[in-house]
Amino acid sequence: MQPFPQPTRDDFAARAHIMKALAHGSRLLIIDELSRGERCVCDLRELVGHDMSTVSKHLTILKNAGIVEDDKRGKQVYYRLKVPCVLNFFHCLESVLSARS
Amino acid sequence: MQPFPQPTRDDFAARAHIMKALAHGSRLLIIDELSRGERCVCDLRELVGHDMSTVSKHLTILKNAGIVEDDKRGKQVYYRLKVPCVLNFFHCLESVLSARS
DNA sequence: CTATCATTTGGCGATTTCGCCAAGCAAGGA
DNA sequence: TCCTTGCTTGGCGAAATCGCCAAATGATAG
Repeated sequence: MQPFPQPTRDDFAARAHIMKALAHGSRLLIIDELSRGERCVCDLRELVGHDMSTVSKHLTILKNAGIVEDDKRGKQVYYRLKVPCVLNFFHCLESVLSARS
Repeated sequence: MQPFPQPTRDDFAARAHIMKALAHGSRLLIIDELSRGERCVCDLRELVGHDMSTVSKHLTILKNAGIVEDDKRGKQVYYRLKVPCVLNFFHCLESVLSARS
């Protein structure tokens, strides 16, 4: 018996859904910022430099993918990384970039 | 002095470009297959089940991102993984999926 | 040289993504 | 209660993505 059975087409689609959530510069910037601690939407808005509604939609995409979670305290909503292993992707991305001779 | 300076907006865009290449079910399927060795386009066409031109374009996207490389031998073009660390992403993706309560 | 096989490229409609604006909504503060 | 603040949602046009078909390319065979 094999430890990992071959994933189905749906498995790959589910994985792709998560990768899609990570496939945007602003969202990678947000994740990088969240790696240093939780932030409210207003913090991230200032960081990203886009309309608050745009940033909110980016955060919704990350939340639906299961990458971040949120927490409303008072008037502000705080976001934080739920699955920090996505940070490991960054190292590999650098390898890809540097391997591009 | 810090070992890793804060990446610029362009750095995040460059990373996102690579992530975009990975953000598709068929391309993840292809990468999974290539993890077991090089394959010609016709092999991958059969695996993916789409038009050969579609598969070829997926491979072009992966190649432009620097994830795979190709090698024409005779009439066939063989593709293989150039940066195997992308395979590590799969484990993390499973974590994300299982953390989605 | 001509024909054929494997692959790539061009281009098309259909779908999705992106960022903005405006409107809606919940939590405090006056 | 009424207003403001912080955020989300709806919707729009612009742009990118996807998969197909048809045509072009490149290498080999005859």
